Order: sequence, then structure tokens, then C-alpha cells
Amino acid sequence: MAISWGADLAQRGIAPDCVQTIELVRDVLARVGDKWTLLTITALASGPLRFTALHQQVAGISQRMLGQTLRALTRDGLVTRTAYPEMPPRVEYALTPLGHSLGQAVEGLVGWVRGHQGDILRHRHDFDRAGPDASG
Amino acid sequence: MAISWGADLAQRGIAPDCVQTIELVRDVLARVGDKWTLLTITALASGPLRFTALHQQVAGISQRMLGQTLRALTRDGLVTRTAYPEMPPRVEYALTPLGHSLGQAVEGLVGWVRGHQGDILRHRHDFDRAGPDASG
DNA sequence: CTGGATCCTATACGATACTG
DNA sequence: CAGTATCGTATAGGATCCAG
Repeated sequence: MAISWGADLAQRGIAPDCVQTIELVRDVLARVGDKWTLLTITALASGPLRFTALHQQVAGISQRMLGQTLRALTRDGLVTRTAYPEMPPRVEYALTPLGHSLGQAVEGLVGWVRGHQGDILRHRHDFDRAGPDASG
Repeated sequence: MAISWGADLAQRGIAPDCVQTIELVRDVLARVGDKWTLLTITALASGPLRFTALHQQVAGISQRMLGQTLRALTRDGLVTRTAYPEMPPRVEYALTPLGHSLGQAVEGLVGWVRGHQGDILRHRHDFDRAGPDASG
């Protein structure tokens, strides 16, 4: 894998720069892995959407989480927020090039899961079946 | 992106099969994105390790979380757990081929973050600076 | 040494209500 | 329409103690 994350990097006197990268990677991964970010990004992948449209597209998300997710995404420069001074208000969210590229990067992982879901499911099944019995 | 996750898939009568994939993807992504899984996988990438060795390698992790993470990884068939009936007990954890391949899939994402961390950090900075002031 | 059981805190998230 | 504030619940995760 050639990646030396080691939480112990910091202790070994590795450049803080590198440690920061590690934390950022984990941070981004955690964000992508959360319950709504990915859905939101993919919803925006096909084009800009308004708050309400997103709320429907990413069905199941609460206003609170949508707002929060959007805010985090915007903060990281993954999406843009454009408010039109009209009445009633209109706000459009759109993926930035950066956001699109993240989406593509994620696709690799998605592809992996798709390709190995059978394995994973099978392992889980075996594990769950053996677990309760296997005492050693 | 060409991925139609849509939480609304289920409502539209999309095959449950596909919906299951979506949930599995999210599940795996969430696992990879959690605080310790990635560190643990990368720690094991260079070879099998015992519990205590892992505990040191992934410095900062608690026994509880290490055990929990290892268990989840084992359940998904990403790592193997080999217990030697000795005294004192010795248990070795090793990445399976599946685990290694996941690590590689993740590398793409890691590469993306590395390549774009400057952008992200800059955006965050701008956002945080503008946020408190910008009232619109 | 391995790692589960227990307790506690911080956070994620949902539901609801309220503001511009 | 577009959000924010508040509240309540569920879970993540750390510290510690205990058992095989």
C-alpha cells in the first residue's frame, strides 16, 4: 500500500505537514462515509439543484442534515451555493469541478464494493453463522 | 458519475438487489471512513501483526476500538484471525487478498485527497473567514 | 497476552417548531 | 422557499476493570 499513516508518525518526529495530510484524509474519508454526503454529491452530479429539490432527490434526509451536509460541502469547496435575491428566495447548489473529481475518485471505491459485495456478504454470513457456535 | 444511488430508488420500484448494493456501499464507505479502520488496514498492509503490536502500531487506539474494528474487518473477510493455542495466548491478524484489494481501492481516494488538500484547506480558510462576516 | 463487560461523554441524526 | 434553533435518542468512542 505504500502509505505510512501510522498514528505513531507524530511521535517519531515526522513532519507535521505529513501528519496534517493524514488527518485530512481521514477527515475527508469520514465525511464521504457519513450517511448523506455521498447521496448529496451524486444527486448534484447531474446538475444544480435547489434546496427543496435536493430534499426530495435525497429522499429520507432531514432538513437539518441536508443543510449541515451542504454547508460542510460548501466549506470544503466541493459545492457552490448561489442565492438569488428574489421573493420567494431561490438558492441553487452545484457541484464544483473539485466536487466532481471527488465523485470520480469515490467511484473507484464504489466499483470495488460492487465487484466484491458477493464476497463480503458471504463472509458476513459465514461469520455470523460460525460466531454464535465457535467458542474458540 | 453515472451512479444512481437515489434514496428514491426504492420508491421508484428499483430492484431491491440494487438498493442492497447501495446500502452496502454506504456501509463499507462508512466503515472505511471511521476513525480506525483505515489505520488498522494500513498497519496490516505490510504483514501480519499480533494484537499488542497492532495496538502500538495504530497508536492512540483503545483496546476496545481495536477489538471492535478487528472484529468487523474479520466479519467482512478483510482480515483473518489466527489464534495459537499457547500460553500465553498468541493471536495474529493478517490482511486477506480481499483486504489488500480494498486497501488499493482506497488508495485512489487517498491520492485524491493528497492531490487536493491544498484546495480544500484554502476553501475552508476562505469559508471560515467569510462566514462570520458575510451576512448574506 | 487477548479482549470482553461496563460506565461515561461527545457527537450524529431525526422531528419539530420557528424565522426571514 | 430556505434554512436555523431546540430537543430527544442512538451510537461512537475512550477509560477502566475483569476473565480466560
